[in-house]
Amino acid sequence: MQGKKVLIADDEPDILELLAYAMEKEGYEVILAHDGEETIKKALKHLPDIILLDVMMPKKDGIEVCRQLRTEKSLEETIILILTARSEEYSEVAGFDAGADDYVTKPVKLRSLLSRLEALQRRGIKNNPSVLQAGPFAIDREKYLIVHGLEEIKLPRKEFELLYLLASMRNKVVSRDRIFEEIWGKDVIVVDRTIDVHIRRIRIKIGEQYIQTIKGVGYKFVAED
Amino acid sequence: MQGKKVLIADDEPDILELLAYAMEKEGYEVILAHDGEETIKKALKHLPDIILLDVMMPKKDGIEVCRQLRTEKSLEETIILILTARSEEYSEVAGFDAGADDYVTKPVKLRSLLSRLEALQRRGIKNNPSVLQAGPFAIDREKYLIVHGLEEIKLPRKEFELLYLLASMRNKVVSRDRIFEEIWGKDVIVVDRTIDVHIRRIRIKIGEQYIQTIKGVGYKFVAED
DNA sequence: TTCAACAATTAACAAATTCTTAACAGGTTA
DNA sequence: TAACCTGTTAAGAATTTGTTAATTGTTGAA
Repeated sequence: MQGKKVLIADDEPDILELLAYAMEKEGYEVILAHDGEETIKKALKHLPDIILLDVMMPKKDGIEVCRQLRTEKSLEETIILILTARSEEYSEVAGFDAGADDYVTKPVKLRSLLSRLEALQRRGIKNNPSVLQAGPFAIDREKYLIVHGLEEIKLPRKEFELLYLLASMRNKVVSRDRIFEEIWGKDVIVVDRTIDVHIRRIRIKIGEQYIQTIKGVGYKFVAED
Repeated sequence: MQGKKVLIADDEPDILELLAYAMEKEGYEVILAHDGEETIKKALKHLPDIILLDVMMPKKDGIEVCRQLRTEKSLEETIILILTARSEEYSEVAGFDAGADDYVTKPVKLRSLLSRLEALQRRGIKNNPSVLQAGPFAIDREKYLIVHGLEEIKLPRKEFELLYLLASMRNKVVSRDRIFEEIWGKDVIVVDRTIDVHIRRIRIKIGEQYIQTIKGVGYKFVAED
């Protein structure tokens, strides 16, 4: 991995230093900021891949900074992760509304932070909106629900993920190989028919017309709009 | 920060003076009121940014005043913070229904009051109550108490925190990993079943229908509104 | 058009996983 | 000491996931 850029913003020098040290050791190129305004300025200048943002900061708090950064086209791909004191409200999660990709409670446990980051990078965030609009369905990862008009459809995990995968590629064929890889992973071995069976179950629950079979290739989620 | 206006309402002159002094020092422009009716009159006249409201007041008690003020369009943006004696019944405080944004117990710790205020202002009122309203419950962080209608349910710490976590993310799935991290922290090792058992205990106390299991993923607190 | 040959559908079943629940025990607090 | 909180364990429910096999559908070559 070549050095990705991370911008760390916190007003407490101790924490800043600690994080900087840790991230550098992980091979990141580190940029620092001490308050809200500096954060925004430096973010626009350096276009970092990741921004760690303390909620409590002078000049402009983390939530506000986050909201503002999210309007920037040039930072579309940037992962924004919010740091929040444990004592503060969980509802501080309001940060999500501001466009944060995740948040971590302080005191920061480095292992946790790093693994969270890795997870975010691995799946390339932006293709992973928590609510996916697909045809008449809203597929909500956070609620683990498919919403169809007024009806809420519950799917078990594997089915949910399969549908999510297909819907996220709407109108494109997803090959059986690809499905195996995404849903089961490289290591797990399951019989071919397993996919068909899951498709079946999904069709029963959401209706037959949305998932189309492409013989010899895979499946396709079809939807207008 | 330019001087915001704060209206302080209390019938005890000592407290009034103390608060007035403290708030002035913080740079607020202070307006005083000694009873319920005066409070309403002055609130409408000065349109303060913040109102500190004692529960016990002559003429009209704090709750009632609060309720009335909340119907005023011109005070929509105003933060209303209720002061209540620690000894008082919680159910009186339940005047959250009356539209208060937070409350503080007397004797007032100034630091706590100020930081509470700051937090409220920072994020536009609606979100840092020490009481979280979730469906039919008011979850009181200060007292580790769940209020459900007229009933007060006392939960032990771990159960309380777990419920609070779920409720603060209402309608969203909280993964088991996340729960471990938030409630126990990454270092503590507890067996998997521990979460289930705590969920069980909470369900027994608040009713079965509020916490939903998402198999293989986590738990979800469900509530309308 | 018909017929292999292959692919997907489907129901029924079996296995595996994941939760529920009660009971218990150590630790702490009042 | 009693009462309570917290975590553990283990049996068993419930649900999800995977397999199988009979059946149906599709395709293209004869």
